[in-house]
Amino acid sequence: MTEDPRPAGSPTLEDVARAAGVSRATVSRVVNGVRNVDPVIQESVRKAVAATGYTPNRAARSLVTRRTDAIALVVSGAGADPTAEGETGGGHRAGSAGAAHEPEEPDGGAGSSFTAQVFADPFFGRVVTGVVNYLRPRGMYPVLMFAETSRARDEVVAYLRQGSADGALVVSTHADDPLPALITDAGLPAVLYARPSRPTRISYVDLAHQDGARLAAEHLLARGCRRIATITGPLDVPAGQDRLAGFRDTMARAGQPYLPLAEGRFTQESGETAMARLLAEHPDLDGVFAANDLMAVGACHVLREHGRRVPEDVAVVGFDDSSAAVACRPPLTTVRQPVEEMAAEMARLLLDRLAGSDRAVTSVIFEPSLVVRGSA
Amino acid sequence: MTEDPRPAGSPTLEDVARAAGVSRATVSRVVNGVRNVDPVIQESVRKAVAATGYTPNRAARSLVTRRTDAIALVVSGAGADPTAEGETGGGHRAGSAGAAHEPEEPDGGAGSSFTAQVFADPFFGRVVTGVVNYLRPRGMYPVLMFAETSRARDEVVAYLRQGSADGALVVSTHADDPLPALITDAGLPAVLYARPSRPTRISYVDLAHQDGARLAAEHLLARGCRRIATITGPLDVPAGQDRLAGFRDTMARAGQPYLPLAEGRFTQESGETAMARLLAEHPDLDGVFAANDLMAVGACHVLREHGRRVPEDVAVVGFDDSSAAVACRPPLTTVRQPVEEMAAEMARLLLDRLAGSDRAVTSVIFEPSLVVRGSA
DNA sequence: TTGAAAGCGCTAACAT
DNA sequence: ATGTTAGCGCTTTCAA
Repeated sequence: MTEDPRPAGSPTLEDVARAAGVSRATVSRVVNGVRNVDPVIQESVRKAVAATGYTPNRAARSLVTRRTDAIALVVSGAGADPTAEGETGGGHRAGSAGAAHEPEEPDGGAGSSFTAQVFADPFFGRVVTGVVNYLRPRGMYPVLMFAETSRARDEVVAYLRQGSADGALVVSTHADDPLPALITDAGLPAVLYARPSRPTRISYVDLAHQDGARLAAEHLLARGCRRIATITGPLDVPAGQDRLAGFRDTMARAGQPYLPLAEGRFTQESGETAMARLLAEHPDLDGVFAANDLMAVGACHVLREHGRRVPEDVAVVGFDDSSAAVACRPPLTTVRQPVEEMAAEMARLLLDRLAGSDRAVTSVIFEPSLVVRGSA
Repeated sequence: MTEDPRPAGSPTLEDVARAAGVSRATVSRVVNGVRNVDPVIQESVRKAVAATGYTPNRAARSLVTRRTDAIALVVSGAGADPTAEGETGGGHRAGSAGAAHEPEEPDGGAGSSFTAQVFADPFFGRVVTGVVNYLRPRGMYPVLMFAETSRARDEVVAYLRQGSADGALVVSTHADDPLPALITDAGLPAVLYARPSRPTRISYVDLAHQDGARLAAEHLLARGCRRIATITGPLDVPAGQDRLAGFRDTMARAGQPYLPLAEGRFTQESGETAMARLLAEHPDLDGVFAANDLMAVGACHVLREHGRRVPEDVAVVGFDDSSAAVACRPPLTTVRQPVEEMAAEMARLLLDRLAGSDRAVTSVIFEPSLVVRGSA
């Protein structure tokens, strides 16, 4: 009985060290790629690692390094439907028939309207894609969280404070979302998708929405449309406001100061309702700009039901260039928002910040582009 | 200089203990809700916790409990497009023009076709929703991972072995996915969405696909359709096979042994292609069963383009009851797959297993139901 | 270049 | 019912 032959759980540094005949410290150095280790020893350690099937224990490592290599991806306020907000007073809600919303949901099920709605918009899938694509090569993975109630927000902050993740990527399309402030007040690193409505000392990526709307307006105008209307996004959201402002501005400059509009909520259904109203009030319109693709799709449906051909009778331009744009018949001419690239940049900003190389607050604004397809 | 006045980082158990005038152990008990603590002391500890702003450190806790309270949600093989598979030989790939796929992608961007495709199908959003809804009330959050290459699979296994997550929820729609076996071989807890194609000692949830297809067939038949065709899913995937088998079987029993079919890949585009072919070969068909909603939507588009009215000339039934079904014009009659409920059940099975109460391999099969809307 | 040793913050025996 | 103590597995000074 010289030494215990079989370690209990999975192999530890200690086991590898013993197998390689070196100290724990040396194994640690090799595993972490620290220089100043004799190549010969390096090799034997590597062999021992392979032989023992060693995997570093994350908790132990985190405990000392104070890093988890995990980051939280928080969806805070639905892009598709900002009505899923609980108690936190604040933003005016543009008239909309949001489903009743109770924070406490029974298990599983189609329960929470918020989480369900979130992925109904192709937008979030694209954000996830961009984030994952950036993180994955770096051995990191996002923890998915939702923060639509104040309770959920507290949980997100607690989660970060516990050191369960090193920082947060926050997609917050709701106007008066208190989460960004909560996070920064707690001194936690975070980066936002979209400019915060209240100025906050926090980095973010965003799109030049106004430029995008201008592109749409110019295209419709160049096409010869003269009776143009717009379906706006929710006007309590910066993206909704900016897209309208940019569109209206360009139209005004082009000599059409009066712009019929109907407010939507970035959902297909709201686009249908808005289009129906617009059509009832302005049966002669020949062009529509919808502030996102989902609403544009809804508009196309309604137009066809009312006997209008797209684009012959009415030209339709969307916004986002989401999967809905190509799925539509005719495929949508739309303003491209490079969501995946923006999401990746958001991740990059956070990682830079975590690496300490960049403590400054930065914002990166992306330029939209027009994608011409069949609808206009 | 009686005692150091200001602890360095965030407060620890020690700090709280000092503030409350008790030992670390007692604070730990209060924090973890262990009974046998004097209510009076409990109260003073709680006060001290609040006063210090204490948050338990997850890494330290994990190190001793050997649990992380994190679970991995792994997407392994795209439901929408199983072609995004790298090197792992095995499954026959039904003829399809998959994009070239290189595991190593440049940063961010629309890069990885796999991750991008995954969320193009509303299915995955529903899985996430169901999982999150179950986990959240339990203070847990899913870590999102993709495993479409053997390298990515190894990373998933390594991640779990490191103890970064307590177990995995695997959504694997690709036929010969080696991941389930890799995970169980490593002795790691996991639960699958959909039966593994190779029998594996692993719990899973699934749908009675054949019953669903039967529902679709019966509805079409009852409607009076007599020249019925089907757009199948990829036939190297159990769900694709089973839906076809169930449909064909019911049709045969009803006296229609010959069933025109075209294989799709669960994407809208493949549904369009399939429908066009079916229509060319059988211009007189009056009913179509598509093995998922996305393909049904594509079929509707093509039918309309060919001058067929839905449902008057051709009735269309989809499968899944995804958001695409209600977004479609006319809205799709479809077979409902309760994805959210199934995903929640999957999470429940995993948590039960982790709690040790249930070490047995279980499978839970859900029953589909018919949702009648406008298309059939 | 390598090893020894301290300690990250917590939980869980064990002792009281 | 509460306190004492021993680690969990790792990184990282500090010495050698």
